Amino acid sequence: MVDIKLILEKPDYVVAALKKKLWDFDPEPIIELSKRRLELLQKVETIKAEHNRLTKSIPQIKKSGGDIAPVMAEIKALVSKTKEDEDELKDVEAKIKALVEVLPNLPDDDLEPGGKEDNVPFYHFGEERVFDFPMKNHVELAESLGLIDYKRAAKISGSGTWIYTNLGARLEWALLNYFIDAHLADGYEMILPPHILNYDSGYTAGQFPKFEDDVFWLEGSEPRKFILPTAETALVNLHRNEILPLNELPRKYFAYTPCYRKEAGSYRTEERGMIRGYQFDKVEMVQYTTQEGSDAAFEEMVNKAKALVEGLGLTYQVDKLAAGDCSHSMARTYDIEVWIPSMGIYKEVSSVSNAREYQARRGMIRYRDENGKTKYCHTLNGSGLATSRVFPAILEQFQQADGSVVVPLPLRKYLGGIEVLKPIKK
RNA sequence: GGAGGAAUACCCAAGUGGUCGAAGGGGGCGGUUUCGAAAACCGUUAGUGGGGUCAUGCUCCAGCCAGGGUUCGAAUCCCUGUUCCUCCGCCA
Repeated sequence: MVDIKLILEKPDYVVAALKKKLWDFDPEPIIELSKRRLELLQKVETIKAEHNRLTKSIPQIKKSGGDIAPVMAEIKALVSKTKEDEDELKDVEAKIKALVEVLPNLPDDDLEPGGKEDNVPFYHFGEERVFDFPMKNHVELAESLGLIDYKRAAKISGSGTWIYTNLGARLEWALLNYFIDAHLADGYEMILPPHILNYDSGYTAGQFPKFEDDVFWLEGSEPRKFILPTAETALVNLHRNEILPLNELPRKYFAYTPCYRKEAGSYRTEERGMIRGYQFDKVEMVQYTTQEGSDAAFEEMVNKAKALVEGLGLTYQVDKLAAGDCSHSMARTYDIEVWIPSMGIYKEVSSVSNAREYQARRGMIRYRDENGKTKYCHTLNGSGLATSRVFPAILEQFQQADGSVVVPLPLRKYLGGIEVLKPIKK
């Protein structure tokens, strides 16, 4: 949630910041409504104070055998005077909330304005491998190696899904364990959250009300519940409506969950296989920090994500996203993108973001600073990592002329020492 | 899924319509005592959101799970929801 005080005090700044995010924002209605709100609030509160005073005098009047009728008449007059204002106040407050809660987070000042095309790659690792044999794409490889079964997935579920089979399942599990062990080594706390969440969780994460249509809602649950699109939604709600002691910050969590999204499908025909599906596996990192601590935490998380990809020996790059390509709730995002040879492009395997106060404001996630003052936490999240692009990248980048694939070193111990995945005979 | 019960401040807990910003206890903090500590005793300790004001002060509004309602007045009564507990049923 954007700070309403900032909107009122520096509307031009907010307009300019949102413009960088390609968001056309007119602060006038909010400013007008806020003025009205204050007027009404003061009026209503003055009358309420008077009302309280009169009400408190009634027991004494009764005790001393006096007549309460005059006081009652006075109260009646007050109540009829304030009723309309009270209703309008509620209405105005609801309107303000509706206008503010849909605003995206303000981007950090140093971000480039614009959208996807304005992203700036600033770090590169590895070579874009040139093949001296006919290269296969990951769908072909996964099938010839017996790692993935798309046909049966379509049978038991539908399109946009896949089944990890045999060594494919084990390779997936190896990746997840490789990620998990790395986070544990770095002192992050492991969480396995419920996958079914309530509305407030989506609201705090900043996904609602804007993206209510992008998640899967459960039928027959009242109040309604949805299936998480990322573990971030669960992790960032762990401390909703809490005030954390200063000495417990930063808090570092990670969780493995599948992510369920309606966006699947092809948006591009080349996004075959497991590049984009309704369900994919991801290990997600989330940190809660002080306001001063979030920049360092951000660097730490970017470095962690880089280290994971680098440890696998994959060719990748890091992009600093332009303001407009950052997620709705985020002030800043770096994407780690892995080279997919068959597509000739880099695809996101991790997105590390700093939400600053945006989510904390929505979910009242606070801490007490050294002076005992409550402040909003900063929340950060980052994938570490999503497997659904890493898996194809491994197959494609590490394929050999005979159709086999070399298993990255750090995964072998999770695969019983298997070094090479070989094509299976039909 | 059905039937009951519960939710009060850091914790436990009293309070069933009227000065209740909520008894009492524990804990915390400060002090007396002590060389120091324990014990005892004394004192103190409501956080939060939002207004007003030159005011780290004073003051007003809201606030006893959440949201509505009844009433001049609600922690107390009514409705809805949430969570927890007990019992029954069902079950991977």
